[in-house]
Amino acid sequence: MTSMTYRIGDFSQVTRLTVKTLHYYHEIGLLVPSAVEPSGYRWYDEASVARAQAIQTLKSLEFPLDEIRELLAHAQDDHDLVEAAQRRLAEVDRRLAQERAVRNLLLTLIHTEGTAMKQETTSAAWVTLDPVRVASLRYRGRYDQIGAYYSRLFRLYGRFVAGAPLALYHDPEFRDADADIEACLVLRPEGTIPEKDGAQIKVLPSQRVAQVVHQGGYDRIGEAYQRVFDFLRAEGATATTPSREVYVKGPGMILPRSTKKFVTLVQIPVN
Amino acid sequence: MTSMTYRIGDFSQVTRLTVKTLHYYHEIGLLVPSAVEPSGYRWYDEASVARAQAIQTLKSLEFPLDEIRELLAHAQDDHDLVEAAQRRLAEVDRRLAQERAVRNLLLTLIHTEGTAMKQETTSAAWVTLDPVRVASLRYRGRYDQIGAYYSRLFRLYGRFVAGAPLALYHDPEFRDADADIEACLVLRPEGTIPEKDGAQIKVLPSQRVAQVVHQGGYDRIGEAYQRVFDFLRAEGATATTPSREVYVKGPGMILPRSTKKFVTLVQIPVN
DNA sequence: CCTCAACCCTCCCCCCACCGGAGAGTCAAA
DNA sequence: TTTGACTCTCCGGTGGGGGGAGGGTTGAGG
Repeated sequence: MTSMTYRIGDFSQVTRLTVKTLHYYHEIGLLVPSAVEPSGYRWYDEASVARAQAIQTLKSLEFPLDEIRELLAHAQDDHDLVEAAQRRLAEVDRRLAQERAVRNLLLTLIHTEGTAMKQETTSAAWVTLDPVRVASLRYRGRYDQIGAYYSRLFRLYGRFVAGAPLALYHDPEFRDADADIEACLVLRPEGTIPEKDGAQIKVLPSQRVAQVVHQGGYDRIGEAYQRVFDFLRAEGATATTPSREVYVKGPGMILPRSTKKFVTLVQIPVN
Repeated sequence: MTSMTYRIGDFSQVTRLTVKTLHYYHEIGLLVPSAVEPSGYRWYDEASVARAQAIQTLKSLEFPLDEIRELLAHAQDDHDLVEAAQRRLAEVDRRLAQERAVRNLLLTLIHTEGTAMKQETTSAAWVTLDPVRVASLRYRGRYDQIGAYYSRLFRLYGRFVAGAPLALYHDPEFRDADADIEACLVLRPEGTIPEKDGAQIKVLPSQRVAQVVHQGGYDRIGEAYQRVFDFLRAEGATATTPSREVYVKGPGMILPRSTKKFVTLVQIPVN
């Protein structure tokens, strides 16, 4: 029956709790020394070691200290901790879901913005587009409804994004209402990505297009179309469908941005 | 060019930030009102709304406020946030791993202790055991090495536990060294559970056994064996193998417990 | 018995992101 | 002018300790 006692420094080494922490635990009555000398020196014994052990395990399970105190006061047996553990589990599950949501948002941001395209040309020119894999949602309606479709695509596939979002216009002429529009998110080419919630995954084929860069808000995109069709006529080429608009810089997820800084590519395919 | 301004209460409603929070953000220079009257009344404008929006998004990504301030001061574009987002992602991933570890520990505790057995008999008696599914590790050596095997089993299968751990002794007579011992964890019967890391999953068959309950430390388990063998002789039955020891109450994961409260079942099977 | 290093004590302020309340001032409508 | 709704500043508190100042205690060596 050896009854080992420790002064606070040694006890701190044994339990791997700092002296400051032990002072604090004493103050809040969580771990009271077995004896306190008139000088104020604290002494701890073997039972304190066992209690400290239990406290640390419970702390690693993220119980707050006052709950740990209650638990240790009323529980004789690990069995008595089950109810509390279940409450804690519910809490941890909530936090886990939260962290996962944060993680998804971060991944979406990183993948969306991590792949900036540099685009300096401002006059119309011939460009050969590489094939790209996209997730798309096609609808009939007006252009200004496209935001909702992008939101859906971002929620579903934001984490796989590998380029600026684009839209395909399948009508051979301009329509205000009842247009045939396809919202696309460019995805990274490798890995399998499942189709979900009505969205389609497909590869847009390589194509030769006439392209013009538009800077500024969407309300003046008409000028860009004028320039590119002028160019086509000068080159003697005939437009086909679908035409593309690539939203190189748009509203963004976080920082406010003036529409003056928006950059859009208008791409019209030929033969 | 309408320039809408809000007093703090309205701005609070628009941004869903409390007035207290807005005071605080003003104090730390994170979100400064567009104007402050001599009376001290704060006025916010549309730019403040956009900034508040960005702050909230960044806050939902768990950036600390002073980092948000730096970010907003130096970033023109979402693209400039990517590096910070990657740092944050690493942090979130660490926390996620941590939370998952906590969750596993909680599940193990719940499943281990959630299935307490009530066992009151103390004299030897006949008992028919139901079949049980177990995860087991069989080894040759000494009894006091069994703890390490249970640790491994708990790490692998703690979350599926549905009863007290038990040991099987395959030797027909007592051996000190080089004994043939099998450490078993009782698992819940439903669901498939994979074999991992050398452990075996199997079902112990139903069996008729002579059983005695032992209370106290393992150093006096010999008395229990004496009682049960006396009982067998009195009944005229012959022991076979393997015999079982069920550790109904042992050291536990968290709370310290005196060995006086340990409860072990000794079960000797007959043909 | 003295000295010295190591150890220990209490007391106070600090961290983060606010919340609550007291007591006083301000603004617009009735 | 009164009322009532807003708003202000200031102070103190949260949880789980950390950092450091300023001073007391202990035990071993000389």
